[in-house]
Amino acid sequence: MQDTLSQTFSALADPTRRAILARLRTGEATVSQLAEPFLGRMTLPGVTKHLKVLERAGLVTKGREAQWRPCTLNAAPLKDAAQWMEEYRVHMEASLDRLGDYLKTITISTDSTTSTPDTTDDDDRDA
Amino acid sequence: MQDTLSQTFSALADPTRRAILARLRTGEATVSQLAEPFLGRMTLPGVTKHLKVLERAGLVTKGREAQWRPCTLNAAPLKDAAQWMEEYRVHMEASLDRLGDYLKTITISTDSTTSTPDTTDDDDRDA
DNA sequence: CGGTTAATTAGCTGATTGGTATATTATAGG
DNA sequence: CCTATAATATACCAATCAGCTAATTAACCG
Repeated sequence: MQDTLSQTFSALADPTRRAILARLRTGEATVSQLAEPFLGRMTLPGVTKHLKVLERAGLVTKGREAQWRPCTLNAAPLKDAAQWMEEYRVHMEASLDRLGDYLKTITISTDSTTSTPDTTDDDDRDA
Repeated sequence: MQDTLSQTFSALADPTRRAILARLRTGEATVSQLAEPFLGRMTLPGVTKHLKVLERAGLVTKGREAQWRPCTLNAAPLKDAAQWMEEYRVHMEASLDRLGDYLKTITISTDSTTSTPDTTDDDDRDA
Protein backbone atom coordinates (compact mmCIF):
# COMPACT_ATOMS: atom_id res chain seq x y z
CA MET A 1 0.00 0.00 0.00
CA GLN A 2 1.34 3.36 -0.99
CA ASP A 3 1.25 6.63 0.88
CA THR A 4 -1.82 8.82 0.69
CA LEU A 5 -0.28 11.47 -1.52
CA SER A 6 0.84 8.93 -4.09
CA GLN A 7 -2.59 7.40 -4.07
CA THR A 8 -4.18 10.79 -4.68
CA PHE A 9 -1.87 11.73 -7.54
CA SER A 10 -2.21 8.27 -9.02
CA ALA A 11 -5.98 8.55 -8.98
CA LEU A 12 -5.77 11.88 -10.78
CA ALA A 13 -3.45 10.50 -13.45
CA ASP A 14 -6.25 9.36 -15.70
CA PRO A 15 -8.54 11.50 -17.86
CA THR A 16 -11.57 9.29 -17.28
CA ARG A 17 -11.21 9.58 -13.54
CA ARG A 18 -10.70 13.33 -13.75
CA ALA A 19 -13.83 13.57 -15.89
CA ILE A 20 -15.75 11.61 -13.28
CA LEU A 21 -14.59 14.02 -10.60
CA ALA A 22 -15.56 16.96 -12.77
CA ARG A 23 -19.00 15.49 -13.23
CA LEU A 24 -19.36 15.02 -9.49
CA ARG A 25 -18.57 18.69 -8.98
CA THR A 26 -22.08 19.36 -10.29
CA GLY A 27 -23.61 17.06 -7.72
CA GLU A 28 -24.30 13.51 -6.71
CA ALA A 29 -24.65 10.86 -9.41
CA THR A 30 -25.17 7.12 -9.66
CA VAL A 31 -22.66 4.80 -11.26
CA SER A 32 -24.72 4.51 -14.44
CA GLN A 33 -25.09 8.25 -14.68
CA LEU A 34 -21.36 8.66 -14.25
CA ALA A 35 -20.67 5.98 -16.81
CA GLU A 36 -23.04 7.31 -19.44
CA PRO A 37 -20.60 9.72 -21.16
CA PHE A 38 -18.01 6.95 -21.51
CA LEU A 39 -20.14 4.04 -22.61
CA GLY A 40 -19.10 4.53 -26.21
CA ARG A 41 -15.47 4.12 -25.21
CA MET A 42 -15.68 1.78 -22.28
CA THR A 43 -17.96 -0.66 -20.54
CA LEU A 44 -19.70 -0.29 -17.21
CA PRO A 45 -17.30 -2.56 -15.31
CA GLY A 46 -14.50 -0.38 -16.57
CA VAL A 47 -16.12 2.65 -15.00
CA THR A 48 -16.73 0.70 -11.82
CA LYS A 49 -13.03 0.00 -11.64
CA HIS A 50 -12.16 3.65 -12.06
CA LEU A 51 -14.65 4.50 -9.37
CA LYS A 52 -13.01 2.03 -7.06
CA VAL A 53 -9.68 3.73 -7.58
CA LEU A 54 -11.24 7.05 -6.73
CA GLU A 55 -12.95 5.52 -3.73
CA ARG A 56 -9.73 4.00 -2.45
CA ALA A 57 -8.12 7.40 -2.80
CA GLY A 58 -10.90 8.86 -0.69
CA LEU A 59 -11.99 11.20 -3.47
CA VAL A 60 -15.39 9.62 -3.98
CA THR A 61 -17.85 8.27 -1.46
CA LYS A 62 -20.40 5.73 -2.55
CA GLY A 63 -23.75 5.75 -0.85
CA ARG A 64 -26.44 3.13 -0.90
CA GLU A 65 -29.98 3.69 -2.04
CA ALA A 66 -31.91 0.64 -3.15
CA GLN A 67 -29.96 -0.75 -6.10
CA TRP A 68 -28.30 2.57 -6.79
CA ARG A 69 -24.97 3.78 -5.47
CA PRO A 70 -25.09 7.56 -5.33
CA CYS A 71 -21.54 8.84 -5.57
CA THR A 72 -20.41 12.09 -4.04
CA LEU A 73 -17.23 14.07 -4.42
CA ASN A 74 -14.91 14.37 -1.46
CA ALA A 75 -12.18 16.82 -2.30
CA ALA A 76 -10.43 16.63 1.05
CA PRO A 77 -7.50 14.54 -0.24
CA LEU A 78 -6.87 17.19 -2.87
CA LYS A 79 -6.00 19.55 -0.07
CA ASP A 80 -2.81 17.66 0.67
CA ALA A 81 -1.92 17.51 -2.98
CA ALA A 82 -2.53 21.23 -3.38
CA GLN A 83 -0.42 21.90 -0.33
CA TRP A 84 2.39 19.83 -1.77
CA MET A 85 2.21 21.82 -4.98
CA GLU A 86 2.14 25.07 -3.13
CA GLU A 87 5.80 24.55 -2.31
CA TYR A 88 6.54 24.72 -6.01
CA ARG A 89 4.53 27.81 -6.80
CA VAL A 90 7.56 30.03 -6.90
CA HIS A 91 9.31 27.53 -9.13
CA MET A 92 6.39 27.42 -11.54
CA GLU A 93 6.73 31.11 -12.09
CA ALA A 94 10.50 30.93 -12.18
CA SER A 95 10.29 28.34 -14.92
CA LEU A 96 8.18 30.60 -17.03
CA ASP A 97 10.56 33.46 -16.37
CA ARG A 98 13.45 31.32 -17.43
CA LEU A 99 11.69 30.50 -20.65
CA GLY A 100 11.00 34.17 -21.19
CA ASP A 101 14.60 35.04 -20.59
CA TYR A 102 15.69 32.44 -23.06
CA LEU A 103 13.39 33.78 -25.70
CA LYS A 104 14.45 37.35 -25.12
CA THR A 105 18.19 37.17 -24.67
CA ILE A 106 20.74 34.53 -25.31
CA THR A 107 23.58 36.95 -24.75
CA ILE A 108 24.38 36.20 -21.16
CA SER A 109 26.38 33.06 -20.65
CA THR A 110 26.65 30.58 -17.78
CA ASP A 111 24.82 32.19 -14.92
CA SER A 112 24.73 29.04 -12.91
CA THR A 113 23.85 30.90 -9.76
CA THR A 114 20.22 31.54 -9.05
CA SER A 115 19.52 34.65 -11.02
CA THR A 116 15.84 35.40 -11.02
CA PRO A 117 14.88 36.98 -7.73
CA ASP A 118 12.92 39.92 -9.09
CA THR A 119 9.80 38.20 -10.33
CA THR A 120 9.16 36.14 -7.23
CA ASP A 121 5.56 36.74 -6.33
CA ASP A 122 5.07 37.15 -2.62
CA ASP A 123 2.67 34.32 -2.18
CA ASP A 124 2.65 32.57 1.12
CA ARG A 125 1.56 29.06 1.75
CA ASP A 126 -1.60 28.69 3.71
CA ALA A 127 -1.65 25.97 6.29
CA MET B 1 0.79 8.15 -25.07
CA GLN B 2 -1.26 9.90 -22.44
CA ASP B 3 -2.22 13.52 -22.16
CA THR B 4 0.11 15.96 -20.48
CA LEU B 5 -1.88 16.33 -17.30
CA SER B 6 -2.04 12.59 -16.76
CA GLN B 7 1.68 12.38 -17.35
CA THR B 8 2.30 15.08 -14.78
CA PHE B 9 0.09 13.52 -12.12
CA SER B 10 1.51 10.11 -12.87
CA ALA B 11 5.04 11.40 -12.40
CA LEU B 12 4.07 12.85 -9.04
CA ALA B 13 2.47 9.62 -7.87
CA ASP B 14 5.70 8.23 -6.45
CA PRO B 15 7.47 9.26 -3.26
CA THR B 16 10.94 8.76 -4.72
CA ARG B 17 10.17 11.03 -7.62
CA ARG B 18 8.64 13.63 -5.35
CA ALA B 19 11.75 13.48 -3.18
CA ILE B 20 13.90 14.02 -6.26
CA LEU B 21 11.87 17.08 -7.16
CA ALA B 22 12.16 18.35 -3.60
CA ARG B 23 15.90 17.92 -3.76
CA LEU B 24 16.04 19.82 -7.04
CA ARG B 25 14.21 22.70 -5.42
CA THR B 26 17.46 23.45 -3.64
CA GLY B 27 19.36 23.61 -6.92
CA GLU B 28 20.92 21.65 -9.73
CA ALA B 29 22.25 18.18 -9.03
CA THR B 30 23.83 15.33 -10.93
CA VAL B 31 22.23 11.92 -11.21
CA SER B 32 24.58 10.44 -8.62
CA GLN B 33 23.91 13.27 -6.23
CA LEU B 34 20.19 12.78 -6.67
CA ALA B 35 20.53 9.04 -6.22
CA GLU B 36 22.65 9.23 -3.10
CA PRO B 37 19.81 9.35 -0.55
CA PHE B 38 18.16 6.31 -2.10
CA LEU B 39 21.12 4.05 -2.71
CA GLY B 40 20.31 2.02 0.38
CA ARG B 41 16.88 1.25 -0.99
CA MET B 42 17.48 1.23 -4.69
CA THR B 43 20.19 1.03 -7.29
CA LEU B 44 21.45 3.75 -9.58
CA PRO B 45 19.64 2.47 -12.67
CA GLY B 46 16.47 2.59 -10.65
CA VAL B 47 16.96 6.26 -10.01
CA THR B 48 17.80 6.80 -13.66
CA LYS B 49 14.46 5.30 -14.54
CA HIS B 50 12.63 7.59 -12.16
CA LEU B 51 14.50 10.51 -13.63
CA LYS B 52 13.44 9.49 -17.09
CA VAL B 53 9.82 9.54 -15.98
CA LEU B 54 10.29 13.02 -14.60
CA GLU B 55 12.09 14.05 -17.77
CA ARG B 56 9.33 12.72 -19.99
CA ALA B 57 6.84 14.65 -17.89
CA GLY B 58 8.91 17.76 -18.50
CA LEU B 59 9.53 18.26 -14.80
CA VAL B 60 13.27 17.73 -15.00
CA THR B 61 15.76 18.84 -17.60
CA LYS B 62 19.01 16.99 -17.94
CA GLY B 63 22.03 18.98 -19.02
CA ARG B 64 25.36 17.72 -20.24
CA GLU B 65 28.68 18.50 -18.62
CA ALA B 66 31.49 16.04 -19.29
CA GLN B 67 30.26 12.72 -17.92
CA TRP B 68 27.82 14.39 -15.60
CA ARG B 69 24.17 15.13 -16.30
CA PRO B 70 23.24 18.14 -14.22
CA CYS B 71 19.50 17.96 -13.62
CA THR B 72 17.37 21.01 -13.07
CA LEU B 73 13.82 21.39 -11.91
CA ASN B 74 11.25 22.65 -14.36
CA ALA B 75 8.05 23.29 -12.52
CA ALA B 76 6.14 24.60 -15.51
CA PRO B 77 4.02 21.45 -15.95
CA LEU B 78 2.89 21.83 -12.35
CA LYS B 79 1.19 25.00 -13.41
CA ASP B 80 -1.44 23.07 -15.35
CA ALA B 81 -1.90 20.63 -12.52
CA ALA B 82 -2.34 23.44 -10.02
CA GLN B 83 -4.81 25.08 -12.33
CA TRP B 84 -6.79 21.89 -12.58
CA MET B 85 -6.88 21.63 -8.81
CA GLU B 86 -7.92 25.22 -8.48
CA GLU B 87 -11.37 24.21 -9.76
CA TYR B 88 -11.76 22.06 -6.69
CA ARG B 89 -10.63 24.58 -4.13
CA VAL B 90 -14.15 25.40 -3.05
CA HIS B 91 -14.86 21.70 -2.65
CA MET B 92 -11.73 21.21 -0.57
CA GLU B 93 -12.88 23.90 1.78
CA ALA B 94 -16.35 22.45 1.89
CA SER B 95 -14.83 19.20 3.04
CA LEU B 96 -12.82 21.00 5.66
CA ASP B 97 -15.87 22.91 6.77
CA ARG B 98 -17.58 19.63 7.35
CA LEU B 99 -14.55 18.61 9.39
CA GLY B 100 -14.64 21.96 11.15
CA ASP B 101 -18.24 21.44 12.13
CA TYR B 102 -17.28 18.14 13.59
CA LEU B 103 -14.45 19.67 15.54
CA LYS B 104 -16.69 22.45 16.83
CA THR B 105 -19.13 19.98 18.24
CA ILE B 106 -16.50 18.39 20.39
CA THR B 107 -14.17 21.28 21.33
CA ILE B 108 -15.86 23.93 23.36
CA SER B 109 -13.02 24.80 25.71
CA THR B 110 -10.66 27.67 24.95
CA ASP B 111 -7.40 25.77 25.37
CA SER B 112 -7.63 23.75 22.22
CA THR B 113 -4.38 21.88 22.55
CA THR B 114 -5.50 19.62 25.35
CA SER B 115 -8.87 18.70 23.95
CA THR B 116 -8.26 15.69 21.85
CA PRO B 117 -11.25 14.11 20.20
CA ASP B 118 -12.89 11.40 22.22
CA THR B 119 -11.65 8.06 21.05
CA THR B 120 -14.93 6.33 21.76
CA ASP B 121 -16.64 8.61 19.30
CA ASP B 122 -14.26 7.80 16.52
CA ASP B 123 -14.64 9.54 13.21
CA ASP B 124 -15.28 6.63 10.96
CA ARG B 125 -15.84 8.49 7.76
CA ASP B 126 -16.72 5.61 5.45
CA ALA B 127 -16.48 1.88 5.22
C1' DC C 1 -42.30 -16.07 -8.38
C1' DG C 2 -40.09 -14.15 -12.45
C1' DG C 3 -38.25 -10.34 -14.80
C1' DT C 4 -35.75 -6.09 -15.04
C1' DT C 5 -32.43 -2.79 -13.63
C1' DA C 6 -28.09 -1.44 -11.11
C1' DA C 7 -23.87 -2.61 -9.99
C1' DT C 8 -20.14 -5.65 -8.74
C1' DT C 9 -17.24 -9.79 -9.13
C1' DA C 10 -14.48 -13.06 -11.48
C1' DG C 11 -11.42 -14.38 -14.86
C1' DC C 12 -8.77 -13.35 -18.66
C1' DT C 13 -5.70 -10.47 -21.51
C1' DG C 14 -1.95 -7.13 -22.92
C1' DA C 15 0.58 -3.09 -21.49
C1' DT C 16 2.96 -0.61 -18.13
C1' DT C 17 5.66 -0.05 -13.88
C1' DG C 18 9.32 -0.56 -10.60
C1' DG C 19 12.88 -2.98 -9.54
C1' DT C 20 17.12 -5.85 -10.31
C1' DA C 21 21.91 -7.40 -12.35
C1' DT C 22 24.93 -6.89 -15.88
C1' DA C 23 26.99 -4.76 -19.85
C1' DT C 24 28.07 -0.70 -22.42
C1' DT C 25 29.08 4.13 -23.62
C1' DA C 26 31.48 8.36 -22.73
C1' DT C 27 34.65 11.22 -20.60
C1' DA C 28 38.49 12.63 -17.50
C1' DG C 29 43.04 12.06 -16.31
C1' DG C 30 47.41 9.69 -14.70
C1' DC D 1 46.85 3.68 -23.39
C1' DC D 2 44.62 2.35 -19.35
C1' DT D 3 41.67 2.93 -15.62
C1' DA D 4 38.28 4.99 -12.88
C1' DT D 5 33.89 7.46 -12.79
C1' DA D 6 29.13 8.87 -14.46
C1' DA D 7 25.41 7.45 -16.52
C1' DT D 8 22.62 4.81 -19.67
C1' DA D 9 21.16 0.57 -22.02
C1' DT D 10 19.61 -4.11 -22.06
C1' DA D 11 17.32 -7.91 -20.46
C1' DC D 12 14.70 -9.89 -17.28
C1' DC D 13 11.12 -10.40 -13.39
C1' DA D 14 6.94 -9.65 -10.50
C1' DA D 15 3.22 -6.79 -9.72
C1' DT D 16 -0.12 -3.68 -11.01
C1' DC D 17 -3.31 -1.50 -14.37
C1' DA D 18 -6.80 -0.91 -17.78
C1' DG D 19 -9.73 -3.03 -20.45
C1' DC D 20 -12.95 -6.80 -21.92
C1' DT D 21 -16.73 -10.62 -21.48
C1' DA D 22 -19.50 -13.26 -18.77
C1' DA D 23 -21.49 -14.37 -14.49
C1' DT D 24 -23.37 -12.91 -10.13
C1' DT D 25 -25.50 -10.22 -6.44
C1' DA D 26 -29.05 -7.11 -4.92
C1' DA D 27 -33.10 -4.69 -5.08
C1' DC D 28 -37.45 -3.28 -7.08
C1' DC D 29 -41.93 -4.40 -9.20
C1' DG D 30 -45.68 -6.63 -11.66
